[in-house]
Amino acid sequence: MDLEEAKLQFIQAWGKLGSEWGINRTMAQVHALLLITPEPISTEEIMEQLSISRGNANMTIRDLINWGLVEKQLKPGERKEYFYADKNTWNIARQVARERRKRELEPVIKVLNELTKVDGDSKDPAYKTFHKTVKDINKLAANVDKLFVTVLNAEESWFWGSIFKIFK
Amino acid sequence: MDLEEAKLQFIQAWGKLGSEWGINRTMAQVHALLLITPEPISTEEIMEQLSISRGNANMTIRDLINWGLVEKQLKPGERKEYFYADKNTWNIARQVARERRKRELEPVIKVLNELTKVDGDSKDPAYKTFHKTVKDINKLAANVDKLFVTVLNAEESWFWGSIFKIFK
DNA sequence: TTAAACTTTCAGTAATTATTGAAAATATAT
DNA sequence: ATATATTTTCAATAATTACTGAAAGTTTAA
Repeated sequence: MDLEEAKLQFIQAWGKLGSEWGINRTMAQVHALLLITPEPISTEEIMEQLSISRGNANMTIRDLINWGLVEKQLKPGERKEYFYADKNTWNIARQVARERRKRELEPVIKVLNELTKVDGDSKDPAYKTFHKTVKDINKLAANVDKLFVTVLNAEESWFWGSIFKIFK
Repeated sequence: MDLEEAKLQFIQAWGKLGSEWGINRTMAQVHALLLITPEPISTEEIMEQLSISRGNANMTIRDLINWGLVEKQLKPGERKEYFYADKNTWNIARQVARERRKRELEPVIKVLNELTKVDGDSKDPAYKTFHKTVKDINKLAANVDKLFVTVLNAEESWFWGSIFKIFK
């Protein structure tokens, strides 16, 4: 396999994984492209390489910037904007964890907290089951949330080192 | 808020979270309904409670069974099938981890392993960046995979206990 | 067997989500 | 000011994904 084919496969694989985990496929693909591109590139180049429209490229790049995964670079004397992705995988993981926690996990935990408080007849199996399930899921979600926070604040080698010291 | 409203909210919240993380919304909702229902219920009841068609209910239930989250129960002397969800949240987490690992993580790790082997000119920045990125992501993915396996084999209290002993 | 009770399938349709492309907006240079 | 380069927006459209409902299939009982 040559480099060009390998690049395409990487972009495809990353896009597929993204879409399976609720991230827009194009967004994952643009990110993948930037990850394997040494220098900042322009919207034009992204459009060409992935065969997507200007509108799509523009919106996707904005999203990636909002996710903190890509940054804009301006070349002196040039009007055009160039884009560059942080290539440190631990930063990427952290950034994704941070955003998904904020956007998706926190809201659901908030709802679960409210639902935990709902009162009812403790003799009623329907109430008992509801209450226990919500409480248990809430607890699990809170633990996952804590784990996310830990990831956010940890250094990569320290994190995995500590994890696999116990779970060998 | 009364119990009925709380149930609806729970089903909604769980469905939303599911869809944000790449799980069919209806599947997450049926699962949520079964999670808060003390006794096994029939397809009819699921159809009614969630206002979905028989076909949708049937396919969704099969999926949940394939994911190992729901089991079929037969009542003696009755022809109808009833469905029941395991309510142990740790089992649920484990089961989801097991399936997603198998369906989504393993395939991508396989591709990444192949791409790591692609050879090229070590003077070429395009190749260097590609190779390093793929290698790094591969390593991260392998660690996430290992973490999944650990979850799969661990007891809940032991797992969280060990985690938060280090990451206090 | 036949019929009744129930489950499964899947072509057609609906709903959702993603993308295009051209017009509007913005920024810079002359 | 005007022209030019570039980015942004968003209504229209396309692509994808999910759902329905009725027909076909299966199982059990009489």
